Amino acid sequence: MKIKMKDGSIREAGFDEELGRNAFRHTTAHILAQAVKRLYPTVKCAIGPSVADGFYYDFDFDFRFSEENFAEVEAEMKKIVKENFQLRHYTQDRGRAIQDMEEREEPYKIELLNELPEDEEISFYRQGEYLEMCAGPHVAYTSAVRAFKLLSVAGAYWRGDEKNKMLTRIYGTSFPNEELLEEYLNRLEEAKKRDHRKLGKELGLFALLEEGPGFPFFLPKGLILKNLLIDYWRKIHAREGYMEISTPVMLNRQLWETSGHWEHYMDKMYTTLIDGEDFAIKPMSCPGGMLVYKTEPRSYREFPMRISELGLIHRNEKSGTLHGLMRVRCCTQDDAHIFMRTEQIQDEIKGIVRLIDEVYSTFGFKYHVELSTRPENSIGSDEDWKMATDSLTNALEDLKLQYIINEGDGAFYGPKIDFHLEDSIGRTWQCGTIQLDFQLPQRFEAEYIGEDGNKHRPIMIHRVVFGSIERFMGILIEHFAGKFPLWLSPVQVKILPISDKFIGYAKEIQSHLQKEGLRCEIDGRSEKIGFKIRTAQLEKVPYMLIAGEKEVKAGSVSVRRRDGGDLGSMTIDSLLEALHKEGIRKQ
RNA sequence: GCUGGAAUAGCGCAGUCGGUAGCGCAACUGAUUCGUAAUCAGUAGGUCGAGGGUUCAAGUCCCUUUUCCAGCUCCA
Repeated sequence: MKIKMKDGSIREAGFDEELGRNAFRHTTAHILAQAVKRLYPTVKCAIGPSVADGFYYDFDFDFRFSEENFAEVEAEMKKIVKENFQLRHYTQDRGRAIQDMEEREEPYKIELLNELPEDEEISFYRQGEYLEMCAGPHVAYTSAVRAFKLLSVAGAYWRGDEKNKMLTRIYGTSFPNEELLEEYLNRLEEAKKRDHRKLGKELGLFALLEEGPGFPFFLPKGLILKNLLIDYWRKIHAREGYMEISTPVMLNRQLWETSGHWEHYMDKMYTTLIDGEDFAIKPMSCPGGMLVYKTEPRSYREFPMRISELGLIHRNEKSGTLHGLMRVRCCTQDDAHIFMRTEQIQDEIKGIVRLIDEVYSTFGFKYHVELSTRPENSIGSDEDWKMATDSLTNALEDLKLQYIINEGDGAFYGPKIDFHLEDSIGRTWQCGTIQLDFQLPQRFEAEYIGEDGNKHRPIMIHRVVFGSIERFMGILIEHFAGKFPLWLSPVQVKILPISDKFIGYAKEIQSHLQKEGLRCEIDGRSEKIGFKIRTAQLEKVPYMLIAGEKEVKAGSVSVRRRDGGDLGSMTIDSLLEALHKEGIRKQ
């Protein structure tokens, strides 16, 4: 495809290249805007870029635009593609550009223009009667866009600010041909089947009930999974020299005033009264950890002192943001607070990054890293923030880790390194985070005795690996599509007797396997073997053992794998050997 | 919180113009005792998310509200 760049030059790029694909989708967004303008001339256009899997365009409609309008808009878009307009690029000075936009009554474009420097040459693309102030690039002709589809309509604040007017955003996608579009839509359908909310219900892992919005119920099988993650977590943290504590869920107002949460986090805290005194349910575990640190005088010899806590936290998240296990109002954070001297910061951060990488690799997760800097609503001095931010940056540079900077997204007490994981449809969720905190030790007047015999202030790191166990489980469920590896499966083996006559034999096998520590169920219904297999497959149990007359005589079982089918018959001992080899628990 | 959509049996869904709430699966009972993804028959299951209104009559129309879904904003 020929791509028309902002400087007027022309480059060649395929749809498989980012440049080509983005230009292609961006041009589709313009075609959408042109169609919308033709059908509803009073509409105001805001902006319309390409995004990861398609494009969107934000409009200000003076009526209620809904998905019912898609058909007529798509029909008009088809016409525009067929009319095969050339996309013509040109520039003009800002005054002239504003004049043009005033003529076309486009207030959003004028607002954007007014913020550009007065002498700026403004880039425009024109296709037929439609012109758009735009930095491009675009494909050369509208006829290139052979396959497209409008997908959804949603509200979006003008310029992403909730104080501004909410516009109507139309999402869509486009491809060079119908086959690729079909393929994409099928992939979306497939991804929806992995949705952890759907699988959580189907597999009996957890429940979200109206009685507790954002407060998940863990069902027996989901709790097995959660506890297995916790067991694994305890094991690796013991290895890394962490000491686990547990602090109260509720603490008094004075503590939260000291920590700064009462002032900076109030809108998310649940509070109550005890004997007339304000208490808050913890939205974070750090103040509790701080109090534990202060229960004894500390020495530099104990540093770095790693104190971990599986903290049950509650936050009043806005109703519209709740999302299955990914975004809840109550979750368990695998928190840890590490106290150290300044010169220990780099090594400590590197150690945590390695630990997080180890854990994510264990599950086969891909992740990306972000460095979040000082937000508006922050506490602490400029020097402290600079030192904290530099420490994180240096550690990342040292590790040669790729990261993007997320300006102003830090915690109110310090900057952070965030680890983001992807869900089944490509949305990313922050899980691990490492936060450097100079503020809390000051506010709590934490101290240690140094080599020189004097009192000093420790540096504190907050860090989580899973993030919250709930969110991590959500990612985990979608990543494996419910087909967990053997060691994580709530039911590892299901024994399927051919008929009622063999239930006794099935029970013998079950108790044998249970002694080996396997989680094992029997399907004792009076059903045919095919139906029992079907049920076990739908439950995504990794191993099915078929027990009938043949097996009783030979003292064996017939083994069937979730993904591999019939493996033939074998003795219990050789089965156990194979299962141990695969790993029935995380060692 | 905001914009738009949705809510009917445990789950997945149908329900036309406002006129006696239905299907499939699951559950339960009985029969069947079977060899690698669905055996047959029967039974039971509902304040149609909640509250109010219009109407002779509301699952259906109107208002309020709760929860969920998509996105925005926010965030582990």
